Amino acid sequence: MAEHRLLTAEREQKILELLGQSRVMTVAGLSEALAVSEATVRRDLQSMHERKLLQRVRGGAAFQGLTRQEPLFADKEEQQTEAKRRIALKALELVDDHDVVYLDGGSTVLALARLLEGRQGLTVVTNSMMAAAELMNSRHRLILVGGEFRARSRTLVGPLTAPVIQSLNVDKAFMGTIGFSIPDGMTTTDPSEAFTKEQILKRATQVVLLVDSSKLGVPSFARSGTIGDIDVLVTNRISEQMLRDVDSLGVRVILAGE
Amino acid sequence: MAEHRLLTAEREQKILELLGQSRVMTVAGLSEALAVSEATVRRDLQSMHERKLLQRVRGGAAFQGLTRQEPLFADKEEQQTEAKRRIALKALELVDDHDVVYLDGGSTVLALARLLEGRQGLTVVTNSMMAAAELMNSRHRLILVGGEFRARSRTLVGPLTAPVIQSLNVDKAFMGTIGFSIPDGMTTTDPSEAFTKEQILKRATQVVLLVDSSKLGVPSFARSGTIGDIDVLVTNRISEQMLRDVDSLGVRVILAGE
DNA sequence: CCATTTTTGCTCATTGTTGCGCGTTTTTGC
DNA sequence: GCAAAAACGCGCAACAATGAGCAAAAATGG
Repeated sequence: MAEHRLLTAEREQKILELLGQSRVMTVAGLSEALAVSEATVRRDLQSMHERKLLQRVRGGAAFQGLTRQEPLFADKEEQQTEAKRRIALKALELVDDHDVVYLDGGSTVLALARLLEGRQGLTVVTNSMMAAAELMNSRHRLILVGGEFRARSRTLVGPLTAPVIQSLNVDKAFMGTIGFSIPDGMTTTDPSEAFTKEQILKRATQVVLLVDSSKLGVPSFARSGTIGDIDVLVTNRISEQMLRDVDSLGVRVILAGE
Repeated sequence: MAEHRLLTAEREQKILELLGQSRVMTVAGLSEALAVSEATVRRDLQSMHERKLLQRVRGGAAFQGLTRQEPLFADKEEQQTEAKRRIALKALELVDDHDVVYLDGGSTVLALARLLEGRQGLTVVTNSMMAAAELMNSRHRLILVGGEFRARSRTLVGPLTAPVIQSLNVDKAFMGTIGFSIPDGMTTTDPSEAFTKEQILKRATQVVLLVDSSKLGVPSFARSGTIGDIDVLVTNRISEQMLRDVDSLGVRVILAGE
């Protein structure tokens, strides 16, 4: 690894990482850790705060989750939150201002929803109640697909979702999944859920799949789309073998790092 | 890791932590634990008390009881809550187990949603995000109409709601409204909202309008249904004149009392 | 290679924070 | 009740953090 000065994006990544560990960092501490002046750190923090990636406090910065409470649906089973967050951050780079995006269910996609404050004028279509709750107070245009509420995933699923989805076109669809493997593609536990996912795959110009490494290679019950439906795969870790396989199928892979 | 002076946010976090353990802390104790002057502790406690994070008591601070979590779908301050609750209770009597009901937006209907735990095996269709949030944890079947999210009323409205509503039949529709008067019928502020209301009126076997007396006789902007669409009117108070008028139009009136 | 733009680090005026002194208010002990 | 003690709040000075402006350095694009 060449000893090069860190790029802005790298610095930001590092800041989030440090914050994830310590919950809070001083400007002085970051300045030292990143080997840049405090002025630069302040500019970074300012910019990242505006994009809601962290909380600015006098003297330093605090992790988003520290003061902000996530009560209603506190997923205690939340594992790999840091990995999910990094995946979401990479996915955020794919979103441009004024895009029409679709957000699927799942905690990784939800992490992305929380970051969308960093963009402007989006139209967000979703079947995820949690993502909707997150975006209710944003300035983005929010559209929910109708349908039956599935408690387990807190999403709207089933045949009733079809008419709304079919009357819309979205630029980018950010999908989650329960399992992902080469032979089966995307799989999930519930056929109604799978049905809705397939609907949206047909209506999206670009399909981005967000999965942490624990889902890779693990098939589930109901097929919800083939690998051919996917344009971009964002994950935190992937085996050489799988990387070659999906690459040969024309899927662009983005690594979010460990 | 560099020893740094505690940031304000860190101090506050620590204070809450200590309070969680000991239920109560003295200013002197906090001053020592945090290594800051008592003056600073007092300022911190003052600030946190104003934000309802703890209870200020002379000499120190006490743990703030349950009020901690502010729900994701925060309720705005409600007026006439008692009247609304009584109206909702009367409306609940119209609901039988295993009914298919529609819940409209508005706080009175929301009050009814909260009471639906008292029934079994309902299928609840709604365009209200607040009602949906309320029923997410219930055992009832929950169906949301799709559509565009309108922040003001926290409901889903507009043309996208039509296909879902049109493919359903409901036994009883519980509607709210902004204004109600004899010449204009039901009126509301937003045409998209009115559109969705009209859709559901066509698909409901029985239409129940829930209004507190402050809405009676007060017309608003967009017509969302005529008096002829209504089967039952539940309110807390009504003038003799209006009672005669709606009665002559075949509307059954239920009084919830003052 | 040079011109242009962007990023960075420095200085400095401004603003926010902290601790202390002191007068006032509340509580405590009798 | 009443006086002493404790707690409090206010103003002030010292200090820390900040943002703006500017020049140097680095990246970018002919």
